[in-house]
Amino acid sequence: MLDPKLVRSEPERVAQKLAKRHFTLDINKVQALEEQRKSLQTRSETLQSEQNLRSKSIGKAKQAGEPIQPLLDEVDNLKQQKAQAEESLHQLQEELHQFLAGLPNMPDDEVPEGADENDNLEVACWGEIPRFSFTPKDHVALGEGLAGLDFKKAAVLARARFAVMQGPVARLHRALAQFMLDVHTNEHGYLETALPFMVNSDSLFGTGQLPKFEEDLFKIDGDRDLYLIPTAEVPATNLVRDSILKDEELPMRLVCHSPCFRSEAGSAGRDTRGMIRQHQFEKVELVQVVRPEESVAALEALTGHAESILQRLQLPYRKVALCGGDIGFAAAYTYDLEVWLPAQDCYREISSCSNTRDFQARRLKARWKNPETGKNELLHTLNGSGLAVGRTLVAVLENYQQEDGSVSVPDVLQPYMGGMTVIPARGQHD
RNA sequence: GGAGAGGUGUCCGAGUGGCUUAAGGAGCACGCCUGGAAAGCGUGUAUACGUUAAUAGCGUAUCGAGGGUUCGAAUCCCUCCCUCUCCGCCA
Repeated sequence: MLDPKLVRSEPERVAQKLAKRHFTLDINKVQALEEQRKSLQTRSETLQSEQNLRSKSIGKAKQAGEPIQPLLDEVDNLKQQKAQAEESLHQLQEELHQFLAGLPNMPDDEVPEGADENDNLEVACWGEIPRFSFTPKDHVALGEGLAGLDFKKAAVLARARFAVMQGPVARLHRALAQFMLDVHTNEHGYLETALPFMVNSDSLFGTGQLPKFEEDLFKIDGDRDLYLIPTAEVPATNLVRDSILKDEELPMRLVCHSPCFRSEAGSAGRDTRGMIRQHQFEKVELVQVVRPEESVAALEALTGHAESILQRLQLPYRKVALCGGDIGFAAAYTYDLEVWLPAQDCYREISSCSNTRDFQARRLKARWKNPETGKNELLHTLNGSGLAVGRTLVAVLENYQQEDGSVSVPDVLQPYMGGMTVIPARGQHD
């Protein structure tokens, strides 16, 4: 959420910032709502104050044995007026809250201008794009050849956009997650954290999925107010909801391996083949909670941590800064990491690393006691994939494939595969 | 799922309708005292919102959450959440 005071006092400036992401702030609406809010709030608080004074004098009059009926009549009159004012006020506050809750974060000044993903700015490129002496297969064909990926069975068990993994491919998938967790905990200073895979609507509001993006989520049936998590960012970031952290608890760095569930409501027809876009996938998520002045540097570090996984796996990738039109709802600045997929002959997103500044923290009421000011101040939160495990599996299969349909195991994963160096194709025997 | 006990400020803890403006204590901060410290004494010590030039005043709200009764609710009523104990079930 944006700072209501800023939206109120400098709507033009906010509108200008939001224009970068092609969001139009209705300035007239802001001002109209604010004007009404102010007068209704003042009126209703004044009436309340009057009533409180009367009620106190009733207590005193009673003890002094004086008549209280005149006071009772006055209060009765005040209460009626107050009830009206309060009802209008509550309605208006609700409207104002909905309006503010629907405003996206302001992009940083450094965010590139642009309308969509085509305008994203490439800031780095790493690794050699592999040249194959044969036509590379895609991961679906490879997975079938390895007897390790079955999308038809998954559709029978559930529906489209699910996968069944078996044998060495399933183990490779597990190895990837283990490897990522080990690197982030042992070398990058993250605390391994296991979290609920279902969360309530307060949590989803805190990170910004609600109220605007409910159709992207799987909701648990019944009146329990639970949703399957779309990313571990939600439970992880909500660990600091409604809390005031001590200076020495910062910065907080968490790494969380979890399944992620997305309804992909708006993506019918996109990436229907294979496991690029699934209803369920696993991800190793990095979350940082930091002092405000640290967040810009923290995003560079966090993105570097994600990049380090790609580098150790020797997977070619590029790093892009998302443009204003492509940046997510809660983000002030985002780097996407895109891995090279030979069969698609292009780079595909495998990680998205964002600094949300105080946007989530304000929704979460996540604060720290700033020792310099002695005040409770909003924190900054960041998150990034380190990495999406399913897509990393796809990238390994496609980039490490050999002409006979087997797939060699990246060096760093071999210890996690019991020393296996090659996953043989179906029917092959060493 | 059943029965019972609870949830008060940074912490402990009092408080069953109005001198509660949440007692008292601990902790913390500052001051006095001291050669220095401790003890002692004194003062202060929540958050959010509004108003405001203001981190000054003033107002409103907050005793797990939300409703209700009442002129007035930490206190009475209802619903829900959470914690603890016992029982049942289960991995």
